[in-house]
Amino acid sequence: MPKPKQAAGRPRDSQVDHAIASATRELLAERGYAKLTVDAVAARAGVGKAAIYRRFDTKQEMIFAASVHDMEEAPPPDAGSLRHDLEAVCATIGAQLAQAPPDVLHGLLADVHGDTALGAKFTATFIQRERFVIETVLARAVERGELAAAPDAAIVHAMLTGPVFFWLLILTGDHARLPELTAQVADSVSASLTA
Amino acid sequence: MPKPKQAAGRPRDSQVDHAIASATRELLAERGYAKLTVDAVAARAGVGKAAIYRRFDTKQEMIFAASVHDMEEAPPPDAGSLRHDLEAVCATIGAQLAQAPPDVLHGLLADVHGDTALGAKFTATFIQRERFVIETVLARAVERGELAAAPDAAIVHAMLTGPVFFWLLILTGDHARLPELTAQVADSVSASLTA
DNA sequence: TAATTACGGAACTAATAGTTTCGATACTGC
DNA sequence: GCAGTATCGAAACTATTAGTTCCGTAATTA
Repeated sequence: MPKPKQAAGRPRDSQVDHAIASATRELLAERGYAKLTVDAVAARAGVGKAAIYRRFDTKQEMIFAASVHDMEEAPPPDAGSLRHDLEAVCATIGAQLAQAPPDVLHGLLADVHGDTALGAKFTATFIQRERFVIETVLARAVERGELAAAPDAAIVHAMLTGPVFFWLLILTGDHARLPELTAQVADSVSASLTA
Repeated sequence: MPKPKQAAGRPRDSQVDHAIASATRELLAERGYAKLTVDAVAARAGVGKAAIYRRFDTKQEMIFAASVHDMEEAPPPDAGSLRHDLEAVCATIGAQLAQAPPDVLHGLLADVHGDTALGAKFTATFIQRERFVIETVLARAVERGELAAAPDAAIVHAMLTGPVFFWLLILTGDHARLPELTAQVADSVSASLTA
């Protein structure tokens, strides 16, 4: 294990990290994704641009880091049945997606798919995290005897998350109707799997 | 009806329209969304930049027009049952989405959600077109007696299209498994609606 | 013929991502 | 304490690129 040895020279100021992330999130909310400039972030954070580029290679990585920052990991739910576990997973994802405005999410996704390094980080962070939750829920359903064998998690992932995603990002649908959607999706998918 | 009267002055050359659209699609495929520049499009098309900006207000509108260009409208399927109609709709959407690489679709979606005018055009073109197809399919299912009443088309839209969308754009899943996914989605949604 | 609009081409403007340099500051190791 | 190194905010700088303007020329209507 490499011990976290203090390198020579002045250490990074963690308040600067925080100021950059906060300024990024504020400006993203205030002015939208397309109008976010690095100079504006630096000015709002009261920080030099060099401090930003010492931490991030590109503007995109800065935004990614700032956006990812407050998305905490949700443990796999155990609501007693596949049906309710799926609904909980679906609702959690919906709630997380609903936090950010659509234009920010679209900008983020475009960045992620335009840069190999970011794409890998995105997959490792979000996709695998969600995948693990779904696999756990499915494995529990097998243990309970609700399912004979665990189905393909990737397919279930798409069927479960896709509708919420599409509702919020493409249809820009009403957030208030999200519970209605997640309930129907969970119904539909669990019925289909147990049939 | 406003007759298509020939305005005074030299008319637009439709070959120029075509050259711009072709060059845009070529460069999008060759170099990716993020590296597409207007100068490169003009050079490839053998056209002045003024000719491009005479037709489009922004680079984003140019790309949108070029991308939309070859997406033909698919009439609502009538395969004899709700189950098969839904699968046909799902498969058609999947085939259309699979034509473009994910980075182009993400770039396009980010543009669309960053510009009010483009957003309206996108909704009017794609969302309403898909919505109409789904509404038609659902209405036919009611006529057949498969459904007592037509369910909310927006919810069905999300449940049907979302998984395909998510599979291709977020999971960047294998195109070869698309039929497997669409079959299961159609199964699941039709069973859920007729239950 | 006169007016108008399009054409390719090239020069131009403005915004912005990213780099570099500055003098000052905060650490480690000797 | 002192040398070395990496940080800090600030500002100047470079390079790219979206979008504009102007040129001389060509195509169309009235």
